[in-house]
Amino acid sequence: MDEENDIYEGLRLRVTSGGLTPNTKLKPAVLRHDYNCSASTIREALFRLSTVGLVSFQEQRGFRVPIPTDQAQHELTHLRILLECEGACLSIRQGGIDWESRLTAAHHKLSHIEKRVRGSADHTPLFILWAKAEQAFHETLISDCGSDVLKATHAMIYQRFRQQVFNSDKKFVFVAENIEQHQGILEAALMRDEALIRSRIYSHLQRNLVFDMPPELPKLPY
Amino acid sequence: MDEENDIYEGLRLRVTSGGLTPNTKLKPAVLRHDYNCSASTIREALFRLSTVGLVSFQEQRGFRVPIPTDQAQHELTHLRILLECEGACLSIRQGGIDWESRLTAAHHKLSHIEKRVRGSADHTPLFILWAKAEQAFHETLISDCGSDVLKATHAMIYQRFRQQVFNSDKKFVFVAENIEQHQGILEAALMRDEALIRSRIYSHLQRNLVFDMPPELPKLPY
DNA sequence: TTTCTTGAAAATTTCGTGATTTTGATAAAA
DNA sequence: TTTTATCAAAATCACGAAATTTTCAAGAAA
Repeated sequence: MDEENDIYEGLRLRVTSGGLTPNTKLKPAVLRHDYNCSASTIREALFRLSTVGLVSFQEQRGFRVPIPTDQAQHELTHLRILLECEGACLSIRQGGIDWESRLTAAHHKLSHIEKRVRGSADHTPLFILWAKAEQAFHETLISDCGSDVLKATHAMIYQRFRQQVFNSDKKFVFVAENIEQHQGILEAALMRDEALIRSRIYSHLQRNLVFDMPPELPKLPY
Repeated sequence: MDEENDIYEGLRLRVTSGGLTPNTKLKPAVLRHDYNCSASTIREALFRLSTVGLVSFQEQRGFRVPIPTDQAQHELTHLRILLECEGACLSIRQGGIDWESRLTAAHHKLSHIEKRVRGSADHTPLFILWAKAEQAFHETLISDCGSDVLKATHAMIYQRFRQQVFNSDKKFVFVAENIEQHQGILEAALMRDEALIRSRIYSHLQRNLVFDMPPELPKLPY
């Protein structure tokens, strides 16, 4: 199982950002050769991925790369906004100087990569680097919320979100606005302004919402 | 695999409301006899349960019933409030007469059982019935939110929440206040009052929050 | 007594196989 | 041409067993 996890991670990478055509069949008997293990081991890893929603599964019909849909994109974006706003606000309340420091560092890395991406014509070679840095930034943002459950749930949704956008036709993986938006989120965090950070996280992700969204939602002590 | 799912469900019931002592080892080689199948099949089901957090898993050390902690209870409650408020408000906006009807029906069932529970000394025999009805009510509450991802995530958190409370020492599985609280939530739903339903969902679950919670959170367009 | 080794028993993980089911091409019928 | 039937090839699932790792009790050393 030591390397079982490597297999899981390897497969996760392939189905989220491996450039596989949606609906591609994932056959344990074929994939086993890439990872030098038995079909059962592959099957188990694919099973775990299916429980998290990263591969689709039908009994007696095997595993497939999920098909991106507008509906799924909308739902994943919606939930990401909900969880990320909550986690960010809690981090603003509970996070200390250490949180500010880590967030600034994560943003610095991300910012550096994004400026390089903006310059180059083909984004592809930098994509994996960018994806890691962007994930790190958003995870750091909620890292001091004090809830492992919230963080784990967010991570799960974030992965599916990333898979959805990457595999969808219109590859909006990186747009120039990201640079100033990430900057704006960082600033709101350092200002400890909860309302502002909510609004900026929403603006940042809004373009992935395919349907109309409630203009104003939460209100009271929950 | 047809009955693979029955095995999964059976095991899920046992670890969530089967009265198993926390930290109990779950050995495939032993459990196989209860379900008349091979150890591998049990293992697979336990694996799936571990990915949703219903059993804990350590490589080379097998599976165990998770240990309830105050921290976990707090986090699960917090997330349940967040998801359930969101789902309920969206349902209020998007749900029609059909939603009202289903919710009223679910509440009627639940209410009936809760009144019987209040009368009897020992809650145990009615527990499974109550648990199913309570879950049905809360799931109906968010059923017309329009997001399968939100509903699936909520279902996951709800299961873990129920397991946590049931397996914890202080078995607050059912308290008398539930009756009027469920009633209050139903009323708020029929009144289509989002702020009110948020506040009532919060009050309903508040007693499971072991630490202080931010008195006022969300504000803006997210 | 406490700490550290030893090694046999138990548990976990991986694997190949046979039974069962689905798939897809070809032919027959409408 | 379109639909339905047939059936071999391919894929999936459950299983038992071999290989690896952990557990833990008993003895040795500090």
